[in-house]
Amino acid sequence: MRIATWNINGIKARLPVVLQWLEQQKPDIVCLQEIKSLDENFPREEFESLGYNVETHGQKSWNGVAILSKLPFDEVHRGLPGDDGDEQARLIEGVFSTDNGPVRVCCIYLPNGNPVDSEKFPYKLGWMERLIAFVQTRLALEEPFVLLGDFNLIPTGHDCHDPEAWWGDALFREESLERWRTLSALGLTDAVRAVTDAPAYTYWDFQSGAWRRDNGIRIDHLMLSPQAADRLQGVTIHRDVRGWDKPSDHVAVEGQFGF
DNA sequence: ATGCCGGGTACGACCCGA
Repeated sequence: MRIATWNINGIKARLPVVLQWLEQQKPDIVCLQEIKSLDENFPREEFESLGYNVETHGQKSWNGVAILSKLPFDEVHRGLPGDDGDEQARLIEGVFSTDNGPVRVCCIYLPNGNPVDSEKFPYKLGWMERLIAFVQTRLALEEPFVLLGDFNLIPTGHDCHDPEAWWGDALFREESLERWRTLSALGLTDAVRAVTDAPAYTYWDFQSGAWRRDNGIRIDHLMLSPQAADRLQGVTIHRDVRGWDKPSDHVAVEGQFGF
């Protein structure tokens, strides 16, 4: 089974590119972030016609997440628990049945957190703490669990072209990294780093020729429970799509699994 | 550091992203 994550930066603007990629790659499950669409405005029929079941957790103008799956959804959960006042749509989870048992897939759009002297940074840190508590409940199920999406987090200096330029940013500073390490230490495996030590950028800014200069960062991640990590067969970063017409600033990251 | 690009809303700028 092939499971991918992709921050598409707006479904309305990105629909042709997403459809072209799906027709070319035919992944089994795709987690989308930044759909920037209300549920009722999401073009679900376009994906259903390609054989995908569609579940969204949308929001007007910003954020919004979705899961496309060739397998039917056994369960769907929307929103990150722990703050009833949080109205930002940043998490959707599906459970699927395979020949090898259930697989739980959780799609997240972790807050950016910049600027760090605004309320956005404590919101990011609080969101990460709620995510840690949520993941603990999922790991207790002891089943294949894939937590994937745009984490807005650069794990190490090796995960960006210019670490000096990024240090201190909400994506690459101690408070964020401390929570990332806590999350990892719960027992999650970083799928990309399980298969390669090479730079593996997933985002290039639209500005300043970042793509042309390969001035990228690795912030889109697949984090695996032990039961999912045991089944990991490979990872593909779909870099070439960044060079297509009207691309997102992120590219898809895909894991191949033996379930 | 800021806002060079690009998408959102909505139709004129301004908010947001990473």
